Amino acid sequence: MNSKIQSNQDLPICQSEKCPDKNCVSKVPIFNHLEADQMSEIKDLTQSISLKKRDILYRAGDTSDSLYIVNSGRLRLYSILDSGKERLLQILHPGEFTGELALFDESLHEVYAEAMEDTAICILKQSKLNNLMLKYPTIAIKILTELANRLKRSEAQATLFAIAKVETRIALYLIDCLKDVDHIVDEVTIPLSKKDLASYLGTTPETISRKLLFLEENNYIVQKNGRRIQILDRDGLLSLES
Amino acid sequence: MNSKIQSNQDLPICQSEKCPDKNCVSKVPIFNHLEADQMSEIKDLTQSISLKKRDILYRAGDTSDSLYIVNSGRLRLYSILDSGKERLLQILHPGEFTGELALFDESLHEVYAEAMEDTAICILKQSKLNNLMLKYPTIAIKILTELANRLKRSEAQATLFAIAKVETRIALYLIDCLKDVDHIVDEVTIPLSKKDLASYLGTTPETISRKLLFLEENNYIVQKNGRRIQILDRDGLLSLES
DNA sequence: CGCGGGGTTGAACATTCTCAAGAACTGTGG
DNA sequence: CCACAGTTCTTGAGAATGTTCAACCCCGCG
Repeated sequence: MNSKIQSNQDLPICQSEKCPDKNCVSKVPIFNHLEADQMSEIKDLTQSISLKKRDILYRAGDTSDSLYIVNSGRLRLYSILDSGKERLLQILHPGEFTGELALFDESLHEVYAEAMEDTAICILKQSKLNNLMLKYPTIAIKILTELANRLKRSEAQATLFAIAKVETRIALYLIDCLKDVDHIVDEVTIPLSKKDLASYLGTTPETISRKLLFLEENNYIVQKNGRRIQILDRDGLLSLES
Repeated sequence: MNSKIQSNQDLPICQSEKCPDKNCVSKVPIFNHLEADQMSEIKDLTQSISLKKRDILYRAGDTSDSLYIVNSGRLRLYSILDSGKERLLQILHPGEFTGELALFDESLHEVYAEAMEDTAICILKQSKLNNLMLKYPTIAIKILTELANRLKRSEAQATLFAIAKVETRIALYLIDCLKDVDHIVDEVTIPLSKKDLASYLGTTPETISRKLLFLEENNYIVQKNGRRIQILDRDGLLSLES
């Protein structure tokens, strides 16, 4: 289960002076409001790393001095408790970033970041980012916005875990997935394995199975093959008691 | 229980043009690195509000355009689920601030802020803060640091709720309290009622009682009167299974 | 003195986890 | 294209954990 902790080889770094994909930076919401010349200034500050599937970008306890931007592929963020239990925190897609915590805080990662597939990462060193923020304060404000969003999500999630039962967590998760999709569509495709979903929602795969069955039997949803789920009664899902 | 939702009177605002306590702003970590003249510039931008015990500063769903800094008193932040269950998120003490989420995000509060006793608040309008951050980017970076810290805490807490049992949550909470105190001391005073503590830890007062008893019977702690708890076996608490 | 809130304790109940077994699926190499 | 190995997923049954509700205690306060 926690074989990931064991693997202890150093980062398989494949570093070049500049980010090979010149468009990487411009895809990132933090920067995409900038002028073209500012953008290319930033591009010149980035480096890159290539990760193979299962490679670990950083571990809890690692020191950090960089912001990591996903260029292509997917990055899985998770934490591990002393007990050995693991919890999935987030999956980063192209354009999303991580490392912000260690950047502004005590420079120690508290989570693990692992490539789910072959993944390209753009790196921006803390010192360079700091200079950027001092020079272009709008960047800092953009990052603030993003952090504020994540904080909101995280607090809502903590509250959900603290109070709501698994049924409700799943229901709200499904509705959250719906939001991403077009509002007219009533079908979502869960982007995670049940195992990962369980880890994300703080429960077990067995319980996920059972609760989805429960939701189906009560005509809230229909399970289709390929992780697709049709939402029959959105309002019903929202108002599950407790 | 949720009488707070019912009370619907408007904010009992007692507003003056400037913050009456000139030292209010300087106590806040976000600003305390600034020069004296910058500080007084900020002081001139703030307004103030006085809250009586049980007054509500803002509710979930309220629009927001201000940063609120606690000057004196205590402010209780909590959220309420559709089911009516309430969860204590944080208690703000003098010098701490809230409103940052609504500031940078979609300007809608998602939590409730209620005065636990007579409380004085300094207010900084979003537009003014924005100008400040553009003028003095270090302020934005300070706020970033603070948000990054809160995000870390929140994620750790969400993980705890997702995976750990109540025993463990209480144990870690106690140890967290210890950190605030001098390291040589082994006694903490819980700053919350058991009811609030239960709400904070996502459980019930009954369970808190029972678990504290369990911890005492197993010689991890000793309960004294007045919410004081002596920690006998810090390492033991840290390594409670599951 | 009586009232009310917080805190404790007990017992029944609900929810979820664990463990185990089997089914369904995936990818790999022949 | 098939067989096999390794997963993931489902289902069942028992056990663990925590909640609920009700009774009671204690204490401060009008």
